[in-house]
Amino acid sequence: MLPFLSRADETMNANGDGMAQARETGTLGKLMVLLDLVTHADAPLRFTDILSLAGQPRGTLHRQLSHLVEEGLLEFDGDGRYAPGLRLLDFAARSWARNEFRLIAEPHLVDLQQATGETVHLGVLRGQSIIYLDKVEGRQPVRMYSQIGNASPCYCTGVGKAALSLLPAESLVDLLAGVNFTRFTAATHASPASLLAEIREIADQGYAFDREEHEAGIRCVAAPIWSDDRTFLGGVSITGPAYRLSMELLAQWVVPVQRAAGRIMEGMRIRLGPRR
Amino acid sequence: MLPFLSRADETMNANGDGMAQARETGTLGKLMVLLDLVTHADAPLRFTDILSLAGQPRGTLHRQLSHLVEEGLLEFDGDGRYAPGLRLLDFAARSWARNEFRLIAEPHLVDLQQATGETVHLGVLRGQSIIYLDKVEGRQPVRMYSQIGNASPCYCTGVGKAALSLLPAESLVDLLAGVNFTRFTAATHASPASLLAEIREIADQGYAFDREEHEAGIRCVAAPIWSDDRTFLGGVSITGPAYRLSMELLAQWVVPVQRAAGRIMEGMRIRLGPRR
DNA sequence: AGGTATTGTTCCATTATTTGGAACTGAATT
DNA sequence: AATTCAGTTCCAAATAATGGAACAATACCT
Repeated sequence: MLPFLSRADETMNANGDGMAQARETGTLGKLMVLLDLVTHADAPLRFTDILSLAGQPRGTLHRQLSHLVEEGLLEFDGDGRYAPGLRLLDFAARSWARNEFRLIAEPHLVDLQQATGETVHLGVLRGQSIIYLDKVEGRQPVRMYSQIGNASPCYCTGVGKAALSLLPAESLVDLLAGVNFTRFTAATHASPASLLAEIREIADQGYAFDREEHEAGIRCVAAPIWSDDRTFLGGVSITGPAYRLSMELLAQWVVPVQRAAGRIMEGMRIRLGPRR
Repeated sequence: MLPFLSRADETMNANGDGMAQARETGTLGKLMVLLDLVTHADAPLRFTDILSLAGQPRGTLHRQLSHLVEEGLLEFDGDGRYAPGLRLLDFAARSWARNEFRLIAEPHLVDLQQATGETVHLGVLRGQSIIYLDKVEGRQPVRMYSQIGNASPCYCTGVGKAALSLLPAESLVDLLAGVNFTRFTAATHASPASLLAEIREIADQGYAFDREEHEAGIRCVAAPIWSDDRTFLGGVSITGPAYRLSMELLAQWVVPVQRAAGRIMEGMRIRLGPRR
């Protein structure tokens, strides 16, 4: 069913990554670490906060931050606090608007939403996270940024586990080695071992459930999506509240979700040409 | 009415900018130019395309692109084409979700939307562009990224002209010197001169119209917003189709828009403390 | 107030990274 | 098989980043 699982894969990027590992991108890498620090903080940071977090000499840090501010990647308010810069929004808006995968997938997401009445997500695996590329919601107007673009853990989301099921065994182990398993709910996998067992099952079946593993009261079904050149691995999912989505109902949606995933992959092949 | 117009302003960032001007941010600046190039392109670019656009030696460009790809700011597909990276989405999602200004403004935007039934925008001036920070739409679920985060010209949007009316005369002239006036419609200002005249008027009145200057058939009313420390200048607007929004109707909405702007500014002062 | 600790900024010789020309590989085209 | 074009690698020279220390400004305490 998922032939890629067995085949050794040379296009997968080589480094196991580990995330905290020193990057090999020189100046840029150092600056990105800072940008990460500031964007991941709960509130704007003062110079000293960053100083202690980044462990850089004062002079160095000061210049680095100045450069980031000058480029609009950070903003520096009158109180001497650093916040993420608005230029990032412009970059992201363009990145999103033109994303081929998303454009191809969109109609199929809408179909799936209408067939089920529940919220549909599209996500891809990047590093150890799932980045949500799109979301089609049923009822109320959507505050989209709150979800789209957000990076979620791969080990406790439907899309995440579906994506992981596409990885060759070795890459999977490497990737999980770098993950630290935060326990969001009682159902969250707490170790690679139990996760690996489920992933194998998912690989056989071709679909994944999230049984309230990320957020209590929220369930989903997801089906994997991959590109021929394996540039990305990801998935589509249907998500909703547990009181409305019984496991039986979710089981009925396996086929529609898989069909949507299949159509999206077909769309990619047509759009991108056969040779990839 | 808008006292800031007359007062000399030392907090305004000093360089007239001019945009094409060589940046002073060393390595980062050069990389950002590349990132701009790729994200602003209509389609993914091949190495050679970028080579001709960037005017860098091949070896140099190749390494720079590799670094950007390694950091997830660009993606490199199997066909050797460079596209904006998805990591930008994650940065932006965080940047947006935590943005204080937006959080403070949001309820007032919703109020305004409900009072008028039309689409409400919140935008800030960054460089020569208006970046839309939020949008509250009436009817259909919103494809938000298509608007939020987008950078629009300041000289032909309601929010843009409202923001410009807050600038001291000198800064305004400097800023406009770097703008090239694209004529989007018959009503678009074609030169700084005619724009300046309108801006003066807007500064006196405290509100701005967009009379189908950016997009044919689309009108808006906007009111200016500023922070005490002038870290940002921006505005709120009500936008809609010309057939529904007569100039008379827009005139009736001047007061509600101004009131919303006033409440947002008040919210900022309370939240941020009096001393800024 | 006066003194002290804390925070933020600037400077510059040393160190590390980036640069860019040229040489190399591989694929597509004639 | 020969030729062009696209992409990648290499390394001495040029450039930018580093980090310690001195300086400035502000908050904190007594």
